Amino acid sequence: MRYEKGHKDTTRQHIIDVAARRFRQDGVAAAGLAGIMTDAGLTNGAFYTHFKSKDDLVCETLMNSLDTIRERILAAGQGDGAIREYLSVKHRDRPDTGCPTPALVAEIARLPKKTRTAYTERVNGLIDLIASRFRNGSDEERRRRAMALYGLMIGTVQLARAVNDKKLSDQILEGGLELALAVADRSSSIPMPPPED
Amino acid sequence: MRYEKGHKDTTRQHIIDVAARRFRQDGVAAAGLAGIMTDAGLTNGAFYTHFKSKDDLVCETLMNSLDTIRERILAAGQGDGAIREYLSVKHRDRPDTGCPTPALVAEIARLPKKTRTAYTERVNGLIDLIASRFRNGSDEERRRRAMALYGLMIGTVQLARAVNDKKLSDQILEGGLELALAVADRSSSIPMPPPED
DNA sequence: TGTACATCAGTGAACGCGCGTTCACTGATGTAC
DNA sequence: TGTACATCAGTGAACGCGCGTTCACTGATGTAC
Repeated sequence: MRYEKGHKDTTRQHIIDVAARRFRQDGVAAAGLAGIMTDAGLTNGAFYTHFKSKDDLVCETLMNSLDTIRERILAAGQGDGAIREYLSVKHRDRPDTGCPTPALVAEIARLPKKTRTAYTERVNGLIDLIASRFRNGSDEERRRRAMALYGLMIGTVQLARAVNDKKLSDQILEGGLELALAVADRSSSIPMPPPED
Repeated sequence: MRYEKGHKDTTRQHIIDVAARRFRQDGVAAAGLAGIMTDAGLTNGAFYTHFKSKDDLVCETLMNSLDTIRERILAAGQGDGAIREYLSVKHRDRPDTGCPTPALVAEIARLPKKTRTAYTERVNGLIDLIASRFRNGSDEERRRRAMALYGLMIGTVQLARAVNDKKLSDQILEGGLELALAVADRSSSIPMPPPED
């Protein structure tokens, strides 16, 4: 073959990497295949050698990004490092390399069933991972806290990104971080109104 | 004139109402003007009698929706009614009539400066309104808590909408609601790690 | 009272453009004999 | 060793389509005289 072994896989992964950046930066609907392929250093037509459709690419790309986020949370270890990273100025200012959820969650809700199912599975995994970091409470209670924490983090990042005022944006990150750390703090008891376990 | 007085204003508001629903349902990028005008019972061309451009409509529409949300929070009164409404199954299942932030916040971050500035102003107002409902803490601390609460609520609603599993979606709403109520509870002291009040 | 003209919200066809997708083709390499 | 053919990642022009936007026109009413 005129390309070394594994070349096609490399190219495919390269397209996914480029697309992952563009989708998070511009949104799935606004990011065109032509632009992605040009960025990847290829022409239009080569796209369909690697993917069945744009929806197919979106799905692959999402899974890839979510796996990266999972790895980063794992790499951050047991402390509050992952939370501080998630609610950092850096993450706010680089949606293209960050968690796909704040950038794309509203669009994901409108995507085909297959993609939503795959997304749901990964998010469920993330929730489990976050829950496993909590020390207090039953499994169920910790999972509920993990959902609230993830919701808080994605909403905070989005709000900080949408707002046009640097000072306000920084304050939003700080406010979200304060609460997130309180939720995550294993030694403190977060007051949860229906105290069930 | 061949139309009664105020007819044009009525039509304009009707287009805004229809557009507000479509934008929240399908996203700004995916909702076309032709569809909106057809829904409004008019033809393509009439659009530019009322608005300068799609961006102009988006801005007007956003402001209109945010004003409605503010009124609903005011109408819900001092208790936790507004929070329960925001994190309800009803709000999750009807993005088209709900708060525009969960539906559009990622797109808002990519909109023209004028729109983002107007959005920022309204969100700032919402934060002040939420903060004014808290009893404990300094103005600044209450505003930070209000930002965290709004971030939590929008993130929770989005996650509940994106996920493809009804049971998980309900649990996400419950988890978010628990934490939101804890944050809002005026009598409890939410542990905020740097306790500056 | 009757006629000519101005007004203007709305019509509907058309504009150029970029979208996702298709497809005949290229050309460097590997394989067969 | 040399020639004929197969492979296949990538090329680049073209497809129909819906987008946001423009514009000459309509027609019901109000105004002028």
